[in-house]
Amino acid sequence: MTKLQSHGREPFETVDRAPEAQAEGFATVRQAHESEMAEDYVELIAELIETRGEARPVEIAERLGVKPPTVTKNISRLKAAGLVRREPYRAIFLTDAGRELAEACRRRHRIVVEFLLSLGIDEETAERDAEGIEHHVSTTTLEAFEQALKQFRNHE
Amino acid sequence: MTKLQSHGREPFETVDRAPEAQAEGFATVRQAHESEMAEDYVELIAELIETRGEARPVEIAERLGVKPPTVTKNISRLKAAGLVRREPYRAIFLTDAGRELAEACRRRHRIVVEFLLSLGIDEETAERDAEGIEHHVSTTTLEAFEQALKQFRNHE
DNA sequence: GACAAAAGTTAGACATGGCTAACTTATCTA
DNA sequence: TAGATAAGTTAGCCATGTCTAACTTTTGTC
Repeated sequence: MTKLQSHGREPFETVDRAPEAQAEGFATVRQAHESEMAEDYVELIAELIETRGEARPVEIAERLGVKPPTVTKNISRLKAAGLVRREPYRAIFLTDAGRELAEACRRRHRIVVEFLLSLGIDEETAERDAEGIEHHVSTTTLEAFEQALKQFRNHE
Repeated sequence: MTKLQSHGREPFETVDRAPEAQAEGFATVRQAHESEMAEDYVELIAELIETRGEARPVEIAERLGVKPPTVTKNISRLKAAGLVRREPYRAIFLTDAGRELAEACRRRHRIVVEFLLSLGIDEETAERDAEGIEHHVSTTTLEAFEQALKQFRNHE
């Protein structure tokens, strides 16, 4: 399980990556930021539909900690992106695409949270950090988290 | 090492957090986004000064994958924030505050990368994901990562 | 059913962090 | 040292995501 020393370099040594690789990394982060809003919203909408029966702007605003006009604007962006269905003044529904995205996000979110918990981190912190981390976890890393979780479960 | 079952709930169960707690979490993420630019820049500037002797906008632009005018604009923001010293058309220097921030960021970055590597993730992915993850890792989580790293090192 | 309260929208502002085009300054080299 | 090239800046544009103030629609209650 520990590849640490097998990379042929000391831990904590600064890696000198090719500038293009580094640039690509930052580009990836910027792209992630662009999809964060959509991901947070559909994830929350799915959660609200499940637990509350419907997703209402006022509730979304409260949960996200933003004001209602922000939600209105962002929901219409999601509508334009084909992720939600919606009539003015009515509740918000997910399209198939929205539901798929929501499912993927919720799965990823759960894995990140569980992984952090398995490190002994408290729930509040795990949830809070996961909110930020989840958008930057590649498939590779997510699989590694799942793998590590399995290990933890076996060894307890 | 595994607190997983001791939290008194099933793994992969959706947590129903208080709306305010959830909102606070999203607020934390938004705040992190605001400091990301500064952190990425000072981190990179420190790296360039160390490896290249000086930090030049053209190099920063190349490494971050942005255009030179973007760098100019952001550097003046950093200057306004007291993180860098700088004369027009000259190289960029860190202030004491900038150096401190850079050090903290680089340390955090290294820990995140090492931690991901210790999970068996390849270097390219580890670096790339760390770039995004590092800004959302609380002190608590960072400590947990360090702790886990120590464990891995002992057990290999 | 009318009216008050709650929910939602619209309009317009602002900061952030990208960009291109055009200009200025610095550096290199013949 | 002059001229070309590279580096850096300025101006002005755009999208994102937030806000407040004011308005409209819906809901709930008497």
